[in-house]
Parts: sequence; C-alpha cells; structure tokens
Amino acid sequence: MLQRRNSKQRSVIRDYLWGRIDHPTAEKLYNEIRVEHPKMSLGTVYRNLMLLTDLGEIQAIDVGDGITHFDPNPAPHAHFYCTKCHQVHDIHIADYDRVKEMFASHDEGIIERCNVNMIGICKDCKSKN
Amino acid sequence: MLQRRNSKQRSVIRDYLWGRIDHPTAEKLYNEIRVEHPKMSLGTVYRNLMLLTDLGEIQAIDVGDGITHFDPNPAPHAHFYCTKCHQVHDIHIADYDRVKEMFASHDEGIIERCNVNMIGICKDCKSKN
DNA sequence: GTCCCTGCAAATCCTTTGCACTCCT
DNA sequence: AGGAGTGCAAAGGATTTGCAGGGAC
Repeated sequence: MLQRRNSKQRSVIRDYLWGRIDHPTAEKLYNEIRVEHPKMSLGTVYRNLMLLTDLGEIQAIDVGDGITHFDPNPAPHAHFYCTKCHQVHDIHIADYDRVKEMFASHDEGIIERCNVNMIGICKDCKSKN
Repeated sequence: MLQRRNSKQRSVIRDYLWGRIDHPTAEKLYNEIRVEHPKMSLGTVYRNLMLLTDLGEIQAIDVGDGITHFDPNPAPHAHFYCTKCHQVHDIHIADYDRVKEMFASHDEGIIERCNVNMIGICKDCKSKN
C-alpha cells in the first residue's frame, strides 16, 4: 500500500466534488477551485482526482467525448451523455448488477467493471428545441 | 448529402479493416498498411476511418483507454476491454436491444446509442497467468 | 529530518487541420 | 476543368511528468 499524507489541496478537491451530480471534468473543477484558491495547479487537480479514483473514493467516467468526467459516487451505475449540452447525467436502475450478469455469462474472462453509457439528447435539451 | 469520390486509399483502408475481430486503432492500421503502401499518411487513415464511421459502414469504439478502436461491424453490440493485453473483444448477446430498453424507461431523453463495455482480464490473459 | 506533495512548465500522446498538390469523374 | 481527397507537417486539446521547493508527520 502506498504511503499517504493529507494535503489541503486534496481535501479542497474532495470538497469541490462532493455531492455533485454534474460530473465535472478536471479542468472545470480547476477553474472553479481557482477562484478561491489561486495557487492550486491543474496538475495537482489531475493527480488527486486520479488518486481518489484509485482509492475508490470517487469514479472516473469516460463517455466517449475524449474528456474524463468525475463522479463523487463510486458505486457502479450507468450514465447518459447528451451530445447537445455535453452533460453527463446519472441513470439509476435498481438492478444494475444484472447488466453485468447478462454479459458475464457470455465470456470466460474476469469482468472487473461494467460501463454502460447511453448517448443521445437529454430531456432538457429535447424540450428546449 | 456530402459529395464523395472513390479513392484508392479509402478502399485500401476498408480492405485492411474488413473482416477483422481485433478492433485495431488508427495507428495500428496505419503501420500495417504502410508496409504495402509507404505513401499512405496517418492523417488519411484518421480521415477515412472517421468518414466510414459517419457513413455507418464501420464503428468507432471508445473503451476508456484513451484510444479509439475500430470495428468493421457497425451493428450495436457490447465490447470487452482487457486491461492486461489492451485488446478489445466482441461480446455478442442475442438481445442487445433489451439493454437499451432497460435504461430507456428510466430517462426521458432520446437515446441514440447504447455503449456497453466490460472491463477486465480476458480469458487468454487469465489462462496465461 | 524525511519524503510525500505541490506548483510550474515542458513534454507526451492521440487526433485534427491547413495548405499545396493530386487525381477522380 | 472542378473540387474532393491526399501527403506532410504543424497545431491542437487533454493529460502526464520532471524537478525544485514546501509542508505533513
């Protein structure tokens, strides 16, 4: 196990992500944090988001737009990516584990993780049109 | 509709991808093609893979490794990404459309596409360990 | 006093793009 | 001839990394 120390930066980053449902990118978080903490560097944001992901505290999401989004909720669940507003939304279904089972039986490897991403136009963008 | 002309490069790229199940990246295809066609440029490979994707002839796959893989089969189906050998494998299940339905009922937007990626260790790497 | 963590900037990786030229049609 | 497609190289965007100094323990 890696040695760890606490750092102000790390807890600031944790705090800024905590409770959010908008799945910000590293850069978005960085720009928000910078207002209150002008010395915070982008590299530190990336390093800590990756660390927290590795520790299982948060979740990194890749919806195929080429940018990693972050979710304070590490529990496996599906996501919806809107091609209009480029927002990532959570999709909660009760039996998410069943999805894995649907596919697990068809492969003889070890499934560690199961990413489900729906791509389309979210209800907000749909109604605005 | 965009105007289109045929080009030798495009059909070469199509031919090199045709029938494959290993989901090569643009760079991998480029390196293979370059042996027989030294003048082929990487930009052309990218441009044509993107074009064929837009035309619906092939499929671009993003499994979260930061590199786009290409699949000559444009039909929606799930993929398995092995974190050991970094290979993308197909997962064929009979009722893939049901996956979309599972999630569609929980969201009021318009789902255009449904990406399912299983991440883990494939059976080849598992047995080699 | 360690040595992990940070800020900063440069480097890296994948992909896209601008431009002059080529070659389909 | 006209303009879509190409080769080449430079630009681009997201992320990573090297290094010297700073801070947690």
